[in-house]
This record gives sequence, C-alpha cells and structure tokens, in this order.
Amino acid sequence: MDNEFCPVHEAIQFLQEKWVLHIVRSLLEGPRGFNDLSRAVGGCNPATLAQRLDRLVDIGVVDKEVQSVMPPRTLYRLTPAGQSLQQVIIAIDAWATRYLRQEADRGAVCGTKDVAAESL
Amino acid sequence: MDNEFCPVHEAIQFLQEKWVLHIVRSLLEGPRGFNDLSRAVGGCNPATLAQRLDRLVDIGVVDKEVQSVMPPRTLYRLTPAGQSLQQVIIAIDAWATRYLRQEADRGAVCGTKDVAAESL
DNA sequence: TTGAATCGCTTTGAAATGTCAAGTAGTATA
DNA sequence: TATACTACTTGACATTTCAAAGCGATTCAA
Repeated sequence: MDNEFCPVHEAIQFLQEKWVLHIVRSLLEGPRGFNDLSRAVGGCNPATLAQRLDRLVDIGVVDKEVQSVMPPRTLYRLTPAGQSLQQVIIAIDAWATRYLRQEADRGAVCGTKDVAAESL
Repeated sequence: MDNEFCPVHEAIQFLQEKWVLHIVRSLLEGPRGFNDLSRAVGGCNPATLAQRLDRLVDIGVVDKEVQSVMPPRTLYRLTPAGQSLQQVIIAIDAWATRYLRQEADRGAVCGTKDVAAESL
C-alpha cells in the first residue's frame, strides 16, 4: 500500500458521486436557487441535492449565499475552483460528441436513458 | 422537457457510475485481467466490478477478450473510444493537481499511479 | 504429494446510499 | 381564498454496493 496522496484519485472519487457533474454543469450556466437548480439538473430529489450541495460547498467548489431566510431565497454559484471544472465538462463534451452522437438516431433522449455506443 | 439528444448528459450519466473512471484510468496503463484490474482499481468488490465491466463492454468503451475458459484467463482492454477518455482523465488531473493538492495534509490516500500527467 | 495460491468470476445477506411523497413556514400570485 | 412558489427536512422504501465465501481447475512450491 502506498500512502502517497493522489489528487486524481481524490478528484475521481468525488466527481463520480451521483449528480455532482450534472450540478456543476448546471451551475456553469450561472448561479441558481435550489429549486431552479433542481429543475435544471433534472431528476435529482431534494434530499440528495441538498446533501450534494453541502458537500460541494465543503470541498470549495460551490458557494452558498443565503439572501433571505423568509421568504427563502438562496443562491448557489461556482467558486473559481468550481468554474475551472468547466475544462472537465468540455473534455466530456468532446468525447461524448464524438462517440455518442450516433445514438441520436436510435431514439435516445436526453435525461435518463441507456447509453449503448458502438466502438469504431 | 427537451426530447433532444444530449451527448454530454448521457456521458455524465455513465461516467458518474461508481468505479467507472477508476476502471478507465487503470486500463489506460494497459490491458489487464479481472483480478489484476480489481487490485489496480482498489476497493471495488468483484460483483460490482463485473457488472461495471459488462456495462463498459456494452457501451463500447472496453473490449473483453477471453483467452481461455479453464484455466480462466481474460483480458480487458480499452477500445479506441475508451482510450480517448484519456482526455477526460487528463482534464481531471489538471484540475485536481491545481485545486486538490492542499488536501494532502488531511491524510488522503491513493492506490494507483498517475497516468495522465505524463501526457500533459 | 500435499497444500497454497491464482484465475475469473458468482452467490449471499447485510449495510450504505439514493429516491419518493409529504410536509414545513411564509410570501406572492390568481 | 386558493394555489404555487421558496428551500429544504423527514421517514419510509428501493436500489446499489459491500465483504466474505466459494467454485472448478491449474500451477507452483515444499
């Protein structure tokens, strides 16, 4: 066993948590409130979303700004560290566009469906 | 609702499955057998690993080559689509190295070697 | 020759994680 | 007045992941 710290491993560990990449992607479009974000992400239930956001704030990727408690009004926005995750999204985008595009014809829909791409 | 096909969303959906990025990263170092891969990934139990690999094969990211059934000998290797995921790993690597390094003090541990850094 | 280790998994039952529906208090809109 | 919106929380339920054991067969070390 090596006790060496590995940033990539850490990063993968946290990026692979369910909804994290979707949340970041939504926030790249701009700051949002909780429900707005929930809708943008699509399909993540509030309990999970709240927990994920807490974690993202902890890690320093998202900033939470409570504008007023009652009526409730909160804004979640990416920190610089969060914004720089855009490079990761871009890489995923490039990969996806190249290797997943053919799926469009088979009737796949943005949201929940199964991915089954053929390799070259 | 958009019925438009969204490759990025699809890609995120599958990349966020637990262990997927770790598996891809391990396979970037070269083809491996099941147990070897399991060790390289570190911490993924065989049931999950088997299921994940099936899915990766389905999607066309990994190629499974059964060399002999008994004694068992199997090789998992990345397809071209899989190899091109290296760009994603590289992006994560870049981000992690920049924003996660300070975490070292908190005692994080890494199991595998750094692949992507060399290609930078 | 016996015993241990390795291979690629599968099976088990329990634990962790994620999801769902409903509900909270207060404001704004219809 | 009635409904919808805000940001969440709660508790019950469903799904996913877990560690451990085991499988038949072969290879290797004692």
